[in-house]
Amino acid sequence: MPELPEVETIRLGLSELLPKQKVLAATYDWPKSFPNEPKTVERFLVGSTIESIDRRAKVLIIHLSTGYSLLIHLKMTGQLVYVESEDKRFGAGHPNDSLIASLPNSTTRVIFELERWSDAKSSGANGRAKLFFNDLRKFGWVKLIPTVEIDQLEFMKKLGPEPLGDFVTEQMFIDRIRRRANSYVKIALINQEVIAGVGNIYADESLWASGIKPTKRVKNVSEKRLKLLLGNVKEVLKLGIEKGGSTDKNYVNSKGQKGSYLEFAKVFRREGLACSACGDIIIKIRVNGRGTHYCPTCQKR
DNA sequence: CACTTGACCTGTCCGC
DNA sequence: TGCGGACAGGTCAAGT
Repeated sequence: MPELPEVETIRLGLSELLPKQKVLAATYDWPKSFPNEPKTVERFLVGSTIESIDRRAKVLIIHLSTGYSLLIHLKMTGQLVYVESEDKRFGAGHPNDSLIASLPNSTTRVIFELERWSDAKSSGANGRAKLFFNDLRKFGWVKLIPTVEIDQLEFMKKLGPEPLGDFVTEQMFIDRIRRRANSYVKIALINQEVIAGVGNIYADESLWASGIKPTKRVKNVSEKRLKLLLGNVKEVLKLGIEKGGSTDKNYVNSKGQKGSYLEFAKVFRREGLACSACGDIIIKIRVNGRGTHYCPTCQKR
């Protein structure tokens, strides 16, 4: 799925598009994708105005004028694609840089119909847009929740600090990861309670940059190297955002475009290829069921 | 508690 | 070309 850089890329895109737009309707045919009661949707989503877009870990948060917010988790194959209704790029054809052939399509789970702010002000007739939540594997979800209750959600309370936030310290990271003393360091790193937003791609990349073998137990990784790891997690995530995220198969941004981070990846999906640092061959193994890529020469500790 | 595995879904790819 | 199995970026619940 979309990890932190992919979700952040979508957040940045939607922040340019959605604020001040009015939600006219929401339609969905896979209840698990949007489990709220229709009554709640009618009362607190339909007719509301979008105020701002936040992100916590891999969750997008769309704040509404009604005091409710939409929480969206894309899990493995979720997409959030915005289209203005008269946009001729969509429908019959599509731009070369888009992965989306048509909208809606067989993976579309929720459609949000919007009234655009600028047009609504002047003419009011044609200012429409749609936001499509697509999710091939149906693991993702959208939930409508009172804004004040977001921080009280159990999974939110348990999340580790934002790696790119101002307040994360080396000591916070070390304390949290040390609680997973007997875990493989790779598994601890993708645990959202340790640090929020790191997933399989950026974990493998951060571990390569730090010279740490993914199957090392946390208790056997030195404090010095854990500090180095936190620094590399930040660098890797920043580059991920700069490159618009990683598109392996599915991921697109809010305009349906791919991200280019994988062109810069050192180990992820590079098994059988030479390591750019030492020339040894990168290998792929399974660690607790997760595909894991690393360089056996650079990552011994 | 900490840790691992299987389940949630659908599509694709690979070997026979 | 068909068929079965493994695999895919993420979490949960349930098991040890």
